[in-house]
Amino acid sequence: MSKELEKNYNSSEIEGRIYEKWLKKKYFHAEPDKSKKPFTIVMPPPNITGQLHMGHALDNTLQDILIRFKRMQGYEALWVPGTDHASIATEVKVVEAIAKEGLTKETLGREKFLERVWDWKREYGGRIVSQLKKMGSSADWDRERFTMDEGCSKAVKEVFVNLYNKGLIYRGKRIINWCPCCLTSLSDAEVEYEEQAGHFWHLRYPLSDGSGYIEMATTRPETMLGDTAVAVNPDDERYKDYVGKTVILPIVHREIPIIADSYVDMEFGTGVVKITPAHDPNDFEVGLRHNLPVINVLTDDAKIVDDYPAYAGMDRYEAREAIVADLKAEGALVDIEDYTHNVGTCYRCHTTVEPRVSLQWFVKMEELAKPAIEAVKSGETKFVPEHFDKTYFHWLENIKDWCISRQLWWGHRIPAYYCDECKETVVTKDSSPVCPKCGKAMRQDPDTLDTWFSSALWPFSTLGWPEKTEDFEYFYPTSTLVTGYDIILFWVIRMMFSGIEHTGKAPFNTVFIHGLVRDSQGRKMSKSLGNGIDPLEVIDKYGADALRLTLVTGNAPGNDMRFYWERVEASRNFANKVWNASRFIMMNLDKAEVKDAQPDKLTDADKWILSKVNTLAAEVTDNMEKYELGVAVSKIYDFIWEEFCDWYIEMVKPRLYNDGDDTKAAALWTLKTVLINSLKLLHPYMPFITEEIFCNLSDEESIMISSWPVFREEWNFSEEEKSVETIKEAVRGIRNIRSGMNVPPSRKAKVYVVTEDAAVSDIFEKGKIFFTSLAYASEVVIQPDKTGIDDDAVAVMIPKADLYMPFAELVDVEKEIERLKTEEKRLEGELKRVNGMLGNEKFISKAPAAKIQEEKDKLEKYTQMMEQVRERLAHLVK
RNA sequence: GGGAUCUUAGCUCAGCUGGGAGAGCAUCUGCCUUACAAGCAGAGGGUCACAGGUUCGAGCCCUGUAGGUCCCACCA
Repeated sequence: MSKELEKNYNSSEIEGRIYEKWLKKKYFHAEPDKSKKPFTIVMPPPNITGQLHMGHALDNTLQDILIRFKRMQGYEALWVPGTDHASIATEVKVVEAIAKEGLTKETLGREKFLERVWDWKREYGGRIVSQLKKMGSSADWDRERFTMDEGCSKAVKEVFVNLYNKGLIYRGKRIINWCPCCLTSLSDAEVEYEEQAGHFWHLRYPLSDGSGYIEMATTRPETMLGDTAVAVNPDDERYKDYVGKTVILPIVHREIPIIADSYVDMEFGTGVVKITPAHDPNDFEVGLRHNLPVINVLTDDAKIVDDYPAYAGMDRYEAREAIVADLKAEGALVDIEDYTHNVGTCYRCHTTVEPRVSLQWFVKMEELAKPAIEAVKSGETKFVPEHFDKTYFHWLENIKDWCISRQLWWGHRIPAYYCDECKETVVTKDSSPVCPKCGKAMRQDPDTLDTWFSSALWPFSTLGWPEKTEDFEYFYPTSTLVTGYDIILFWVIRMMFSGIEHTGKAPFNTVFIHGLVRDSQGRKMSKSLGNGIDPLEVIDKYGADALRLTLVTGNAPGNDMRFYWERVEASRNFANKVWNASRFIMMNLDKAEVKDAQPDKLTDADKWILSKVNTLAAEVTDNMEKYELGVAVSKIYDFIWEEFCDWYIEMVKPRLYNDGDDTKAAALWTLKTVLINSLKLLHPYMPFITEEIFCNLSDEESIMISSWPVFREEWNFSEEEKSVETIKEAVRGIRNIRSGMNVPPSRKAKVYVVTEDAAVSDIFEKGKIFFTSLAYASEVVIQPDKTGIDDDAVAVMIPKADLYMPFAELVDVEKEIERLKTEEKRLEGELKRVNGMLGNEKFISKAPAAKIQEEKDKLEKYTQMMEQVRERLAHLVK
């Protein structure tokens, strides 16, 4: 029974309907099943503030391909989706929103503000999820999680308390990165360095004893208000006598010491550094070594503090100008030099961060980093591509303590409580503890945790940890983590050490890293440049399948790729090709009953294509297991388009159109079988179109729960493969000649096949029909010699046979000779190469036997073809 | 300063463990052949950045050079 399909594939008509069906049938849902092996991926949770961009599209396509592949292979495939509360990003958004109503966080108060954020989350948090569904993502939405839901929050508390009790979390006054715009501390990872044009202000501080000056340079003159020393290198002969003396700090007129510290580089500048422990991380360290006072000169929004009335309330840049002017007036300014240097900025708002001493919570990293390094060294977890492990090691080996407290309201509130009476601190999962010393109610720390603190627990918090749930036992550790290289530092490292620390196992077996999607000029897609391509627009125009195919084709793991609309168009064209091939097959299904197909009626062509699709399945599976998704899909693409459509379908047509052909059922069975197998291989990449066709073609309910094609010994037909390849070579040869001579397709020609080889003769005998249908032959005559063949015929030489076509009036003997000479030259080159190899004793003694045999076969083939060409030439050149 | 990575056809990129250079797009030539013009058939186009080395054999492995990109560090 045949079904009609539209002439062109229309993605928008079917994608929504199919996705609904999948959801309704619960195909995405996974449950622990002891009879199957688990395959688990946790989705990198997009921010609730986010809109789908190409990065998400790529990331989710890769994950969906892996999940669909494994699901079809019979694994219990679980893909856990969810979203991240994104503390800073979200808080900033909501602060902006309430500002439009004339409100601030402070006027609203903590509780009311948080209500507004939750409202915001309810309204917009689901947006990204519905966009991910448009991509065809087969995530288990029943298990959708949020980093601030009850379970995740419980895990966060558990982890914080555990680490605290082990002494791996501490609170202390340290110098941290402060964003004066977001008004919070940041971790080192959250600081992005930018090159900025600035100046070097050369200053001189007078010695207290009036014996002269000491000169130095700074990029930040305003910090001099907080200078508490001047440092030189202890080995610096120039300043030997200065150490121990004091200088008078200009403007402030405070007396500060000259100290010696090896931190100072003698080669750089004057070899003198002003030390401001409160506003520079290196100076802070120097300060600790020399017991220097820490004098803070900036408020939390980077204005000068009230202690300096002349500048109080000025912001740091305004104060810089005023202070430089005053230094100049005092004669302390020697010179101003242009200077470009790297400045740390906030990764969210790109405001220049201010190093600042403050009381924060930290995770002690050294001990946690070691087993995380070991897990990758031992192979418990491996990176794809492998070289990313170097970056990973480098970061972990140089890691500093992680500042985890944020002066924000949106996030997991730190489970530390203080007693205002007796100053006792308690860290507990209990939400309203009383002071163990004086029994008073305690005050919770107002700060929240770094967003990444909860994301670090994602692979296990989403599976029910800290409870020993069935899910956790079955699905953890997860199989593969798919993420961009830009996030290894933030996320992968932290999941690794957290997973190992809290569950005893590394959270994933493989970390599959991909690159960035850039614009057509290779620039990063960004909001500020306005060069971003909206994946939803691509889906609307070309379909999700086309987008997905584009994102995985022609790209090696870990490499960036450029986005071109032309490539999406090419993908869409492929979808259309698949669609039309399927349409053709369905249109012909009424010509015979597929179920009547007899194995003995399979022709060489049928066996050839079966054998091809069989090898394809094996290769594709292998590539996919090695995460070579781009290689795998291009093999599928080439097979479907070239072998199946351009060759096999064309070869099969005469049988379908011939009423008397008794191999028709076999042909239809082959068409259907090969198509179904191809669709299955293609399904992970192009889920919608493959499902739509599959359901029209098969009695099965859905391709996504059908079984993955495996290699079958009974479809391994190497002899038939060779036969068909011979036919193809002959057909190509004829087409080539005709095209070169501008013979119109309407002009058919008789084809003589001259061969002395019985097997070759047999191949052509069986393949006669293909010359009529594929090579414009009017008639095919097979004979052992050239009897009756016109001298003016054109010749094509293929191994073990010559093909002749009489084109008396078209043949230009000169051109024909030229063509044959070109062929002779080519063969000479080939023979030279082969003879060179075979004549090389070292090659014979060292190369593998199979390779040697291969070259010997070639030698025989080319020698024999050369004979044919020379004979023909001798005949023409009379 | 340290590290990673890239350099292959006009453009964008593949090329798995070393064994005769590939795709898509673009270009040129024929075709509306009853699945598809979003198509079919053919063609042109590459010292695989450069220089050495290992090997019977190198786009692939090693060393160095040049250029690009990215990450880390941050000498004030």
